[in-house]
Amino acid sequence: MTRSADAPGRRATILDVAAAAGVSRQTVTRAMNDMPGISAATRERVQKCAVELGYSPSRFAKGLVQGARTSVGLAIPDLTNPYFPAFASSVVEAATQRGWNVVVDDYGHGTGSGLDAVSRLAPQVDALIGYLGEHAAEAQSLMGSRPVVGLDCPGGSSAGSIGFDYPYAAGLALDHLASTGRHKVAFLDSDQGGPAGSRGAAVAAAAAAAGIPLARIHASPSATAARDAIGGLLEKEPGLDALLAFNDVMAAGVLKALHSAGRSVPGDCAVIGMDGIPLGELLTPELTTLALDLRAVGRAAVDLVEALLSGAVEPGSPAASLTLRHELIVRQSA
Amino acid sequence: MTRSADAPGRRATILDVAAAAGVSRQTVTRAMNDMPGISAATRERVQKCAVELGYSPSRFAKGLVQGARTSVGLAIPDLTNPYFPAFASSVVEAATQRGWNVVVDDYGHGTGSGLDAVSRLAPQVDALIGYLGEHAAEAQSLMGSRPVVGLDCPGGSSAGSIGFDYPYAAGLALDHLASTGRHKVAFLDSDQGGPAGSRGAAVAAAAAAAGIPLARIHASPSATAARDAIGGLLEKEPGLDALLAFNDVMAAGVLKALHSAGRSVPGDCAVIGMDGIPLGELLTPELTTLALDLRAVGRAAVDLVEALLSGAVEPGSPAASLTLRHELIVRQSA
DNA sequence: CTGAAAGCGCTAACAT
DNA sequence: ATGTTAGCGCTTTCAG
Repeated sequence: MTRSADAPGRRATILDVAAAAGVSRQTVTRAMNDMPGISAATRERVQKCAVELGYSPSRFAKGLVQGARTSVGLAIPDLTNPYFPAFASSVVEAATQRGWNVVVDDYGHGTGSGLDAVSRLAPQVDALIGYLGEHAAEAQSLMGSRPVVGLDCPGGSSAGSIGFDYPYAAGLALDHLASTGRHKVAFLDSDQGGPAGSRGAAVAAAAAAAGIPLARIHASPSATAARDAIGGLLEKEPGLDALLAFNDVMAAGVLKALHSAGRSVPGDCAVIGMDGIPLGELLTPELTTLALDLRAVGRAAVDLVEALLSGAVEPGSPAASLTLRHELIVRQSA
Repeated sequence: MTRSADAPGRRATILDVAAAAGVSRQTVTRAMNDMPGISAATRERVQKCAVELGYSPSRFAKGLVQGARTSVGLAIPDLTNPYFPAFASSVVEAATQRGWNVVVDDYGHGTGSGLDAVSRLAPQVDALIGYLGEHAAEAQSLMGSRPVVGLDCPGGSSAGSIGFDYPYAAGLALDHLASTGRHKVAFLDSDQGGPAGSRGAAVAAAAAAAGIPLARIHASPSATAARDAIGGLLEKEPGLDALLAFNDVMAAGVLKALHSAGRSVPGDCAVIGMDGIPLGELLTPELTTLALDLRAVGRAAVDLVEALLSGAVEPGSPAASLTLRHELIVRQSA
């Protein structure tokens, strides 16, 4: 029986090529992988047949027999907020250095939650890194015993987790504000994402500790939403002289709102962002921000995955739970 | 400690679980995949064994026997330039809608060229989308008969390609500049990437057609490099009243340079960027730019891959070569 | 230099 | 409800 190329939809296999070239399949393997022990003539003939049949080796069969590079999934809420690509970039870099590859899923598009991303990713990867929000535990169960490293997730319900020391960051910001004589500050929180309110709670606590009154408002985590939200706030809180934003993108919106309201920054009102993405330097005035060392975050996540994969770190153990700190980068806006 | 010490390094297979649970491997399959035809008791016992052994099914074996979602590689020079994540995001979105997944490789980190990315990606994917520069042909040969869609690559040397109509874009910009009375414009080109000079050549031609003298300078494609480059230019070319940048990120640097040189925008000097990334709206003044519909670009690339994969479009045929156009979005800077 | 066997780990089809 | 038999497409022995 001849398996011909006319079989609709069927992909050519190594046997098809072998038959077409009149050789055995091992010879095809040798030709395709530039292995020794084959005459130049045969090699060329086989390669030609392969091209004609549109043959390309199945990565599954190959992976099955050879073992393959480990691949890690990266679940991200929104590639459109510059923070996440910056983070993704550092994960990809660290993973590439190890010869791993990274499968990215951006679950922000549809109505999907991080869980959808995880279920798409799960069959494809050996480990998972992601901003999973409340769903870290479910994500871990979807992945079985393969390690999940959750970022900024409430409980340490995944094999590994990386958190941020918000009380510390908030302290940094409020101290700076207090020492520059600000009297009334507002925190513009995101109405979604993140461990519900941990940033806001930390800021509130720090404000209380510094004896500074704090107004809190919410908006979607985008520059335009932030801008719109601030518009209203400025009327209600005339005495406001400092604004802290949930992230740098929202801070950019705040800057715009202040500008169009005719308030000078930092003269009338100081603005501090959070994340430390490159965007901040391009704004006018340049954004003072609570910066994360993004490369360090990505590296930490990948290191943790590696340790978990190798068994060097026990899933759920204290060593699998890292806490990173922000640093206050003072530029022009505060 | 539940980690299997008995088989150092070897991953648990379905047979290990079967043996541990005292069942056949088929029963393990049923338990793991929540298939019918198994008693709740056995299922639970098997699942427990699986967890204890740290078993997780090999995605290769599974893929081999079941066929698997197609996966496309995405080769990108620099996730750090906001243009690329924006593009990546739209590719990921379009791919996810089809049930495909996307493996991202950012080859900008090390010294690597796009070719390194392709060779890492090649064994992992069924198709490739990427900014491949001059290397589209080599990339295609690395991928064999699996389709490669190159963006902004010189020759149509890959199965599919998506190009941009730079003469049209340049015309848009120069017309706008001419009609707003600009007399002397400069083009800040990137000293790398892109089909060598095609943007620059198009701008030069359009300037000539509009009868406007054009100065051309080069810098690395980053905001800071752009800023530094402009510093010198302003002294040499005092009469300059308009600046076109290779991309929006560089335009952001231009804005900063002009600001610190004390030149008002657009009063003293108009600035036009290129790409149309969201960043432009956050700058002060808001950036006028030659914008691409990023979602359309990603969608087009994925559509083309699909057509190529299904055979609906012949590799290298005219239908496999798309040309997209920019649109001039006039904001404040010009 | 080339070919014939023997699996890799899993699931679909049939048994039982 | 469970077990048995065949492969999926490829590379690794090992023979010729």
